[in-house]
Amino acid sequence: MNEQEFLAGYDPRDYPAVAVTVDVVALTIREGALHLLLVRRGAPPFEGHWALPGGFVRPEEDLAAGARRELAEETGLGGERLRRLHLEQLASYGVPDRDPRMRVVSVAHLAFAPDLPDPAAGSDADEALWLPVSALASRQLAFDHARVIEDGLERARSKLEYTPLATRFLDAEFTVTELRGVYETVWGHPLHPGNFHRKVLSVPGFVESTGASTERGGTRGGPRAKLYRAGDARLLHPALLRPAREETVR
Amino acid sequence: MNEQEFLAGYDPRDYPAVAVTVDVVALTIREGALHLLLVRRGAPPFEGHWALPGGFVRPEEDLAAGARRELAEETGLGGERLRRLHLEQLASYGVPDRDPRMRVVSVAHLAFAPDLPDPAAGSDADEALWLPVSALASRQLAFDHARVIEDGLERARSKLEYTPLATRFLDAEFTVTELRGVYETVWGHPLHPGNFHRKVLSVPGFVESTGASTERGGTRGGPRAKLYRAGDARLLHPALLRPAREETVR
DNA sequence: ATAAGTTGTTCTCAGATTGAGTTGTTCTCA
DNA sequence: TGAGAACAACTCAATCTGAGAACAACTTAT
Repeated sequence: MNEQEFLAGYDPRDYPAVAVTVDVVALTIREGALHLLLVRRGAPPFEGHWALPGGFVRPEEDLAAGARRELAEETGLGGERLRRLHLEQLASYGVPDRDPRMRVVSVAHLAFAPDLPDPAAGSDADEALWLPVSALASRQLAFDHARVIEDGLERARSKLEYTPLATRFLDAEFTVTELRGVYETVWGHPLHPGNFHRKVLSVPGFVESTGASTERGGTRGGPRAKLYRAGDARLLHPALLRPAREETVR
Repeated sequence: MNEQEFLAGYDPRDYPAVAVTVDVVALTIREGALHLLLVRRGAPPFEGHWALPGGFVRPEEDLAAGARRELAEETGLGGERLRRLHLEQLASYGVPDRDPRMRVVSVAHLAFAPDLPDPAAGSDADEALWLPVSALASRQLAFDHARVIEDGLERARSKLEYTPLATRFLDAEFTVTELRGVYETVWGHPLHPGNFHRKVLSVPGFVESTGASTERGGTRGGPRAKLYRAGDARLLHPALLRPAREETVR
């Protein structure tokens, strides 16, 4: 039997039925707090519970494309803003009974976006909203999405260390203080302004000057800040390591 | 319709047929060189080509369990050695036409093992072998496995920086020089022995002394080396960063 | 037995990086 | 107009890193 003959006699239905979904942990920063996109499920299972945006991957689409499509559908996002959004694969979740319907393997993705408009509810969702991650504990989430979100947040925190992706939470032009704000809200603690400034400018390719400054000083005073845009580095060398927390102590 | 009614009337066959496989990038160090486990495919598609060990995930098994099972089947590995092996999820690959038979999403895993015996061919494989990664370029690999391996190698290199997983390439007791050997072969360049020694012993929880020493000196002379075992840290703080390569230069 | 060479471990020291704080100036708000 | 805020630059000590030297403990070869 050669390869052509084999494929001709092949029946996909002989294989165990598994469904593949894509889910998205979409993060943004609003009013100085880290927010997460959630949708309320409009159909069983977990009807009425909050869940990550996502759904079944379509036969002809790539995993990343499916994640981007689901995000677009459930946020009403499109065009330039959708294109600028950072999307990466996070991990896959496939515990056999994680979905009561059938065996479902979910390929979770992680997205970073600048402050986006309030979401428009899509076909599968009654509602959608940006929820501060600090308010997550009080929500009952569908499936194993609490775990997925935890993994996504930890991935986000660590990505800020060695990649320039913090800039993806900001508009094309930003100040060093705004960039520091991203680190502070994602990491959850304040950083030394002077040292952060020195470090950011010293890492090759992290940011590049636009030559311009902000139109006005800060809301509570202070000089106009210089504007920067993201540089061309894809990895930060040396990295911006977060200060060691208690874990280090032995 | 409540949730029970919904599930009763649910037919998994309504969803698009997707198959999920698990593949394993299994790495070990033999004779000072990084080796990778490959199997020769005994059936179409890609019959006769070399591929990563792997196969369809079974209906009742977790993804990681499937990866461990496939590895066991195709190496004849079992018991203590299989249990000590480090296994983590790498990434999922789901480009629509990556498998000519049907839509297949592969959840790739990454394994680190101490020098293992030569593999025993399993049911799906004519042959299996540990191939030096330096010899990969000359092989024609099945599916997108070349890409998966690339991703696995990069993940392995970076994991050595901030986790103590280098110890998983060694037996329970090892010398600092052996540990340095792991870093040198995975990273592909020599490290300063004195500085490496200082660094390893200064990172809390990386290694702990057994109090014992090797029975003999090195094969070409030198004193007996002290023996260590893996400590209880799961993350290295501060990390052992690999020296910046050319990428840093801008 | 001795010599020659190798290697594990510790030390030294200069240069770079970091953490913490200070200064000067520019801006907003009351 | 004055008080407070904050961007940006600087200082300085403590720590970390890279490079090399020292030295004792071991090997193999003679």
